[in-house]
Amino acid sequence: MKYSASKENHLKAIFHLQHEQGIVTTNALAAALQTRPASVTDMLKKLKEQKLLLYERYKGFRLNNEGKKAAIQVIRKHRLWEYFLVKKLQFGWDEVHEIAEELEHISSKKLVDRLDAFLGFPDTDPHGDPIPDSQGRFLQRRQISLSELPLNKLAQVSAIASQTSEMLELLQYNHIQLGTRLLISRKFPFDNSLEVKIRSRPPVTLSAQVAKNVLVKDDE
Amino acid sequence: MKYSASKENHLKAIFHLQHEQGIVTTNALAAALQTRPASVTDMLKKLKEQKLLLYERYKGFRLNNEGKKAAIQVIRKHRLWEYFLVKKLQFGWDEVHEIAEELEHISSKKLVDRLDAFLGFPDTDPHGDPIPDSQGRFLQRRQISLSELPLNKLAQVSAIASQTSEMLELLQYNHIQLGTRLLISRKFPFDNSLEVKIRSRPPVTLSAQVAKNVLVKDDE
DNA sequence: AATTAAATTTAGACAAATCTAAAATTAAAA
DNA sequence: TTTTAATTTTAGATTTGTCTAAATTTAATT
Repeated sequence: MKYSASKENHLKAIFHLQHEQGIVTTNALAAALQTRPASVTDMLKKLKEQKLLLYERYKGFRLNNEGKKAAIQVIRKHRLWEYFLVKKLQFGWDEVHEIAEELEHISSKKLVDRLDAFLGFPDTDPHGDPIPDSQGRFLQRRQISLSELPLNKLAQVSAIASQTSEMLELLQYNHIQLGTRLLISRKFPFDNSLEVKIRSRPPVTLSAQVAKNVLVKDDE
Repeated sequence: MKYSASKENHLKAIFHLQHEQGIVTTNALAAALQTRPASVTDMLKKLKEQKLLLYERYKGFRLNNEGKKAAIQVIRKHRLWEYFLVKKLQFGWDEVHEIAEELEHISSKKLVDRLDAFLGFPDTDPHGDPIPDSQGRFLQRRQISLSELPLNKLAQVSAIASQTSEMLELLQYNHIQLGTRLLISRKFPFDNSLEVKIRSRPPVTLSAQVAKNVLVKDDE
C-alpha cells in the first residue's frame, strides 16, 4: 500500500510518540509535525478511515497493526538513507536528517531492499537508532542513558559508561548489573536524582551522576 | 529556487519537446505528461507567472533561460539517479525510469553534487543520454541513428555503425564522413529513404539501410 | 471566403492538505 | 461541584493541481 508523504509523516510521528510517551495527544502530534491541532484532527479521520489508526473523537488514538507496519517502513527508509548519506556520500551525521525526510517518501520497495543490501544490511543508523529489517523487525535496540529514560518505561541495562570501581560497587549494592530490567518510578527535579524500581525489590534512589553512566535499551 | 514536482515535470517535458520538435504545443505536452490540455494551460500560466516560460495564449510557448536552467537540473538529477540505480544497486537499465521519476524531485543541490562525485562524474546515463554537469553544461551529446533524426534538425556525423568498404565508398561518394554537418530535408515514407542536405551542396538521397548505420549527434 | 475541424483556453468543480475562528468536550481549580 | 481553563473538534476558507464541458481562437477545407 502506498500513502501520501503527509500521511507517512503522521504515521511516523505517531509511532515515535506512542513509543516514547505511551499515549499520544492531538497537541503533541501537532507540535511534533509543526502543524495545527485542527489539521491533525483532519488527518486522524483519514487515517482511521484507512484503518491505520484506532481513534474516537476526544478519546485519544494509537496506531493499529497496519499503521505500525506502515510507520516502520517509513522509518526503515529514513534510516537507511541517512546511513547511505553518511557512509557513502560523506555527509556529516548532523546534516542528513532533512534530506532523509524527503528520501523516505520514495515508494519503491525494491529500491529500499537493494539499498539495504548495497549498504551491507546495517542495523544502526548514524544517530545510533536501530534500522528495522525488510520485514519490519528491529534486531537492534536503541541504547540511551538511564537519565533520558521516560518515567515508568521498562528497560534493560546494556552497558556501563564509566567503569570506576566505586561506580561498580555502588551499582552492585543496588542490585544493578548488565541485563537488569528496571524502570524509573519517580524523578526529582531538584537534583535530577531518580527513584528506580527493579522487579520484586524495594525501589532505590540513584544520583544524576550515576544515571548518566548507566546505559539502557528498551525492553520488549 | 525550488519548484513543485508537478512544475518540474512540466519544465522537463517542455525542454525535451522543445529540443526534439523545435516548437511545443499544448496537446503534445498534455500527451507527454499523460494529462489534459486544460491542465497544461493552467500550468503554463503559473510557469509564465514565475518567469520560467515565454507564453502568450494561443501563440505557443517555450522555456526562457531560467526555465531551461531549471529543466536541466531536473534532467541531471534524473540521469544521475538512473546511473546510481544501475551501476550501484544492480537494477536493469529498463527498470529504473519510474524510480528515477520520483528521485529527481529531491531538492538538495548538495546531495546531487555529492552523488555525482560518488559516481565518478559520469557523462552518460544507462540509456546513452548525456548527463549535464553541476553547471548545467552537456559535455557529451546524445548519439542517435540518422534514421531517427527529426526533419530539418542540424546534426553532426559521429560514427559509422557498419564499416563495410561498400558502405564507406557510398558515403564518401556522397561527401559524408565523420564530423560532417547535415540535416534531413525530406523523408519518403514509401521506402523510408531520406533526402539529406550538406551545407553548400546539392541534396543527396540515402536509403533507409544506409541511414540506419550513420550515427549522428545534435549540433549546437 | 465561408464553413468545418482542430487546438486551445476559460469557467466552474473537485480532492488533498492545510489554516483560522468558533464550538464542543474534557480536565483542572476554586 | 460549579466555574474556569485547556484540549480537541467542527465549520468554513484557501492553495495547488487536476478535471469536464463549453467557449474561443486558429487552421484546414471546400
